[in-house]
Amino acid sequence: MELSDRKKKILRAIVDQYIRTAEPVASKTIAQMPDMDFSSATIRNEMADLTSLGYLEQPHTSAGRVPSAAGYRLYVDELMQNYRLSVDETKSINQAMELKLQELDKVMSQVGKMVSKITNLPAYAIAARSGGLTVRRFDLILADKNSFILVVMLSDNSVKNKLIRLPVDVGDAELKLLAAALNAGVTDLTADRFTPELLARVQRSADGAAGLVPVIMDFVTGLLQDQQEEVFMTGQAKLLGHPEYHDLEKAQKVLSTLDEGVISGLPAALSSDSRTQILVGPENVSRELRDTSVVMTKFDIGDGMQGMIGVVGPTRMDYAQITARLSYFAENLGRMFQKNQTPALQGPGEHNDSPEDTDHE
Amino acid sequence: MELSDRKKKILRAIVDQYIRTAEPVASKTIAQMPDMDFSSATIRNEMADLTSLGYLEQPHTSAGRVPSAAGYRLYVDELMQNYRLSVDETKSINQAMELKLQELDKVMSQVGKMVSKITNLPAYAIAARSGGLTVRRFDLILADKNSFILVVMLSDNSVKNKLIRLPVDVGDAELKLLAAALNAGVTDLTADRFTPELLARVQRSADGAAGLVPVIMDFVTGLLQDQQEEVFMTGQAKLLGHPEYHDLEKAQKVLSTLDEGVISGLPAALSSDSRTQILVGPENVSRELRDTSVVMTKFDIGDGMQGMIGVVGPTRMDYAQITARLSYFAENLGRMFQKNQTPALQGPGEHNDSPEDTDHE
DNA sequence: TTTAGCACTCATTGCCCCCGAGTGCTAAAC
DNA sequence: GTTTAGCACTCGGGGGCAATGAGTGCTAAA
Repeated sequence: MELSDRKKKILRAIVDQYIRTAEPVASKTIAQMPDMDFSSATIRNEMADLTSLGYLEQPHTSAGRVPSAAGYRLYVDELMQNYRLSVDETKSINQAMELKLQELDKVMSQVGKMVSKITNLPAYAIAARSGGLTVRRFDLILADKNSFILVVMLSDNSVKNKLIRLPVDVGDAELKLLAAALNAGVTDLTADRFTPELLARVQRSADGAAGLVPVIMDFVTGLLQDQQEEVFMTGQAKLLGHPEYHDLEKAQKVLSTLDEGVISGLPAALSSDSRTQILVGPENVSRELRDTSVVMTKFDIGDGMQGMIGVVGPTRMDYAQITARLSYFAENLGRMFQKNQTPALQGPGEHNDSPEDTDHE
Repeated sequence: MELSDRKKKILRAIVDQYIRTAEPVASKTIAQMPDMDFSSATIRNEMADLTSLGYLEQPHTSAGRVPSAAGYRLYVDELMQNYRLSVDETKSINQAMELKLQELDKVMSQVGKMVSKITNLPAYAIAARSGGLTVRRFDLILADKNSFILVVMLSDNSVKNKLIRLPVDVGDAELKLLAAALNAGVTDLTADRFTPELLARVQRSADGAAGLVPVIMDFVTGLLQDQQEEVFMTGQAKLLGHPEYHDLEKAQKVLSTLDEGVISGLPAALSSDSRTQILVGPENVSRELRDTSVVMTKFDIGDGMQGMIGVVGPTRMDYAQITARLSYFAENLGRMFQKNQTPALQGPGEHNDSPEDTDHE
């Protein structure tokens, strides 16, 4: 059943007020608002209705009303007014965005910090690959008598490498042959296409250097399957500033789940259509986040990667404002990544590729 | 003035007790301990002395005593009994150490998590370079008609790379020449040795490809100067479990400074001689950490890198136990890195080198 | 030098009562 | 029929107050 316009108006006023004050809202408070042309008694009646419909809750008999999860949901879906960013706000966001861009991981960790600062809430940032990764080409560079560098260029334009040590000497000719075999046999295939037969075929054509194929393939498979994205979390302390977390037990529970990086709706949100998503209270799967909401926004990184930023806060957060800030930020980030085609935006880029030796026997 | 043995014994007992209970310690409590052969009155007299000497404090007249910062300092330096790890503890630490080892950054973030788990306190982990980095060798790989991959092997055995795009075509011969010029002129030099004269010399010998030298040198300089190490912080929520942070304001202050990764003694600790260091309360420079202590331990990563793990907790933390656990952990980490000679310990290692394109015009 | 004893201090706890914000309901007004 | 004024009722929060008891400091005796 659809709510009457008056009920909606009152519900909206209550949620707005509660977001502002974090105190149960009284009928009188609402009645006194500029464009409320009803007495407090009328409001009371409506509030009683809204309560029995499940949109409001009453901490105790003689207290005002507080929005329920359902109330917030309705508010977020229908009632919320679009928040317009002020010039100052856009300015300060733009300012914050002066990223020293480097490696993607570092960028995301920075982005998290900025989001947290902008919203005054704990924030997280992740970068996730969306499609299957393949190898574009292999190169082998002789480094020493008994070691060489494997350089792999991937379909996302990233370049990975590994130093491989050998128990015996290798010649340039063998490496050339091996490289040719790899480039012919293994490029443009996702990791799930690496069958034993394929491997055997490549080994055959690699001839003298056949023994090296498994080592290389292990490494490459690892690279391509490396989907595990890291969640960058910052600003947890900001939660404590909000009155709903003045209860220590609650604060601790929420903070520890955040610490573990558990945001339940995350994978779903990545594959969802809508850019921005809001999870209100109990819609969060993790029990501990019952009275905590999550707002998240996606953006494109390019190279088959998607980024996602989000904040975590009390159900009573200013959804309109937070959403506006988050979207603006995400849009700009997207644009930035677009323009630069790649996560490393301004030089000199830094590559924190880990050195990796492997003794091959 | 040196304290009498009895005073020391009493002070130790008080600190031990306070660490256990977090409650002011009464003279009677001490008197009842097994090997205290004095009456509570005697203890009281001694406590009065210790108080006027500044080692103890009294929250209010009719309360027991609490160790002061000076008291803790003395305890840590002289009184603390060595804590012996139980078999169970070493077992569980060993178990926790089953690292999926990957890129150094990821390893450190994992290490932080483990330390936090082991100590039940917020923990941080960092990896810092100790010496000056140099380039060991350059390789240039033609990727396309108009792009090539620059591969740089550094003195710490790590290999970095960058995809460079050109506005014009390049030939294999030019690249060979360029590589030779770079290898001859720029290897084994720290970034501060890169003078304009050097650059000019290299450009001269690079001949046709001279235009590329500045781009490459910019990138390399960036690599070598990249000292900024990231501080990995985890487990902040664990602080709230300790009674001294039940005061929200305090908790928030401490947590936010942690959030910002501000641990004051850190650089000093890295260059200090002793492996393990303890900063008690006010010895922390950041104001907010006044009644918070930090225990940290260094270990060697190899390749000219040093690692450091530490925990942050109430001044009333079990220094003996924490120190023991931390050192044990650090030792094993060191051994692990030693054995593997490199941060990437077991395959398939993952290289999160950021893709980086640069248009060169 | 140690200890027993005692007076004194003071944070904590529980209790009671009051206050006032806010409601729900009823009856009158529109 | 809907709105509103009025009023009784509920209940959480805060202030005041006394009792409690843990702990000390000091004195005087062992």
